[in-house]
Amino acid sequence: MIKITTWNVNSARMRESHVADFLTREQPDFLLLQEIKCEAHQFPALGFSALGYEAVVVGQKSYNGVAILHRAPVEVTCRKLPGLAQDDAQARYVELRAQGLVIGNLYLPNGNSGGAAGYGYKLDWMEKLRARALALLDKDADFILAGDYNVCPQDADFASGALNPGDALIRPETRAAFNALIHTGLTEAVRALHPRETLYTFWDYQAGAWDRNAGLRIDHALLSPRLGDRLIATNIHKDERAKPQPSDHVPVTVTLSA
DNA sequence: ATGTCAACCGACGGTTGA
Repeated sequence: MIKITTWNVNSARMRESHVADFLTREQPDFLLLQEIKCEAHQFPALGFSALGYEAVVVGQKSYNGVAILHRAPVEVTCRKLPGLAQDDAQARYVELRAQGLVIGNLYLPNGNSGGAAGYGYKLDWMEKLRARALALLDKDADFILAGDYNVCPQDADFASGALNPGDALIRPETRAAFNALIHTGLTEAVRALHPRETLYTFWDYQAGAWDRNAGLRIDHALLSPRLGDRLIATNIHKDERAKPQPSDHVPVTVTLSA
């Protein structure tokens, strides 16, 4: 079995003990982190190596930043999403090859800031991600693209009142781009196994969202066809949100058969 | 709309992004 977890930690330094506890308890083979909010040299790698995990870090000052914690040898294949502008400095993608899989960790742009240009950047990013999926399909790779997609795919994926009607997470163009990605032939792991449950992965810090269960389901794992056939279980670790000083996102784990 | 949080800059509080 292979256990892969994605978790937007909203600062790796603030959440170091949460991540260490999670590694100790859950023992994932790969932990995909988003919004580490630091540069690579600031990443708290030492505490994780003490638990047997090495880190591949694509960092940036203050914002964004992604990392993959792993226990087995890996080969890094990308440190940015192919197709983006050469001078694009946003640290939102890292991809590696390990145990016969290609694992892409992504932090998709939110799209609510920066006006039309900010939203356009999100849509462009989604198009490039689809192109990456097609390239991996052309290579007949077994791959998973997981992370904070900043997309609620369906109305059932957010609590009523948790988002404004025009929010970039639910705009029709956003959903169309997400569906276009799925329609390359990928399996959205959580819905494949839990098609009708009300499930959220994020609760805003504001306005008592956790207490009111005003959540969103925006953290996803998409699987290539053969990996879809190997999907055994998914787990949304909701208990993490009730802990002291939590991230606003909780971990989502995908278990694949060996 | 928000009852929040984290990081930065520049000197403890305002700004930005989520």
